Amino acid sequence: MGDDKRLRDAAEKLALILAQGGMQKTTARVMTCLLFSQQETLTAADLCTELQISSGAVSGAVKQLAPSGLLERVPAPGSRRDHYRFPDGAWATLMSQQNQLLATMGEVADQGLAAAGDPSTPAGQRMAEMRDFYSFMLRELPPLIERWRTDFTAKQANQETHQAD
Amino acid sequence: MGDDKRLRDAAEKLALILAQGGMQKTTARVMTCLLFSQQETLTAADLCTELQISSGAVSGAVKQLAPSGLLERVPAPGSRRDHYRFPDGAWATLMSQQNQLLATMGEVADQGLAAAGDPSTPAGQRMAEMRDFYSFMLRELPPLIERWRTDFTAKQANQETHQAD
DNA sequence: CAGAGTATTCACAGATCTCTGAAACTTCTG
DNA sequence: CAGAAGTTTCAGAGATCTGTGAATACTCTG
Repeated sequence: MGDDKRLRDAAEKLALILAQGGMQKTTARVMTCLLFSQQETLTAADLCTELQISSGAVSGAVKQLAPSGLLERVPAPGSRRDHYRFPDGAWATLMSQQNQLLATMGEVADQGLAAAGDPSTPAGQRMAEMRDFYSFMLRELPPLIERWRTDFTAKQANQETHQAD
Repeated sequence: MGDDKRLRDAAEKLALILAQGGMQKTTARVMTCLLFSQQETLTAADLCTELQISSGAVSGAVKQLAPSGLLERVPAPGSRRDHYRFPDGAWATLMSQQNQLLATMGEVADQGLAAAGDPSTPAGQRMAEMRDFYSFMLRELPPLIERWRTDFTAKQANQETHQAD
C-alpha cells in the first residue's frame, strides 16, 4: 500500500470519516488499510509498519472487525503469520447488521407504546410513529440489500464472460 | 415523565443503545427524555431536574440535536423559557441524513478507484464493489423514505377521519 | 431602559478510553 | 520436544472526552 500516496490518503480520509461516525480510530485505520491495499491480503506485521502501531493495537482492531464481517482471516499456506483481508460483500453485510438495530428500535417503540398506555397521548403518538417507521424499514431494507447482491453477482458474472471472449 | 417508571426505563434503555452506537451519552438521554415524555414539550429546567444534569449539559445536547432535526425549539407563548420537542417525522429525517453519508462513501470509492488506476487490481475491485453498493443505496433509499412519509401521512389522515365519524 | 429570568460559554476537574510495551500463551518446525 | 515465530493479553501512561459551576451574554417585561 505504501506504493501509492493517493490510495493511502484516501484510506486515512475514510478512516477519519468512520471515526467521526463512532468507530474506533485505530480500528477504522486497520479496516481502510485493508480496503485500499493493492495487496490481496496483509499480515499483522504489515499493518504495524504501515500504520505505525503496535501489535497489540492490531490485535484489538482485528477483534472488533472480524465479528462484524469487516475483516476475515485468510488461510495462509506456507506462512505462519495470520493473513487478513477485507471480505467481498462486506458493505452489504454491514448494512444487513444495521437491520438488527432497526429491529431493536422497533421493539423499544413497542415497549414504549405499551408503557404509554393510550396511543393518543403525546408519548403514545411518538411511539406509534416510531414503531411504524422502523417496522417499515425492517420490512423493506433486507429485500433491497438482497437485490443488490443478486444484481452485483450477475454483473460480475457478465464481465467475466465478456472478458473470456 | 416522572409519572411512569416504565417510560423512564424505556427512555434510558434507548439512550444506552444510542450511546453505544456513537451518540454522546447525555445527548442521547436528552433526546429520549423528550421522546418518551408525556408532556408535549419540555423546558431546559425540566430536563435538568429529570436527568439530573447541569444547564450547561442541556445546552450542549441541544446544540447537537437541533441541527440534526432530532429536537426542535417550540415558540412558547407566555413563557420566557425555551420549550423543546421531539419533532414529527424525526426518524425519517434522521435516516435521510444517512444519505449524506452514503454519498460520501460513494465519493471516497470513486477517488479510490481513480487512485487505484486499474479496476482489475485488488484495490480496484474492492473500490468498484464499494462504489456500486453505495450508489445503489443512494438511488434506492430516498424514494423508500419518501414512500413511508406518504403512507404514514395518509394513514394518519384516515384515522382522523374515522375518529370524526 | 433597567433588571429579572434564561440560555450559553468556558476553564477545569474527573472520568473514560486507547495505545504501548512487555509478558504470557500458542502453534508450528526441525 | 525444544525453540522460534507470531499472536493475544494486560497493567499502566497518556490522551481525549465530558459535565460542572460560575461567569457572561441575551432577551423580554414593566
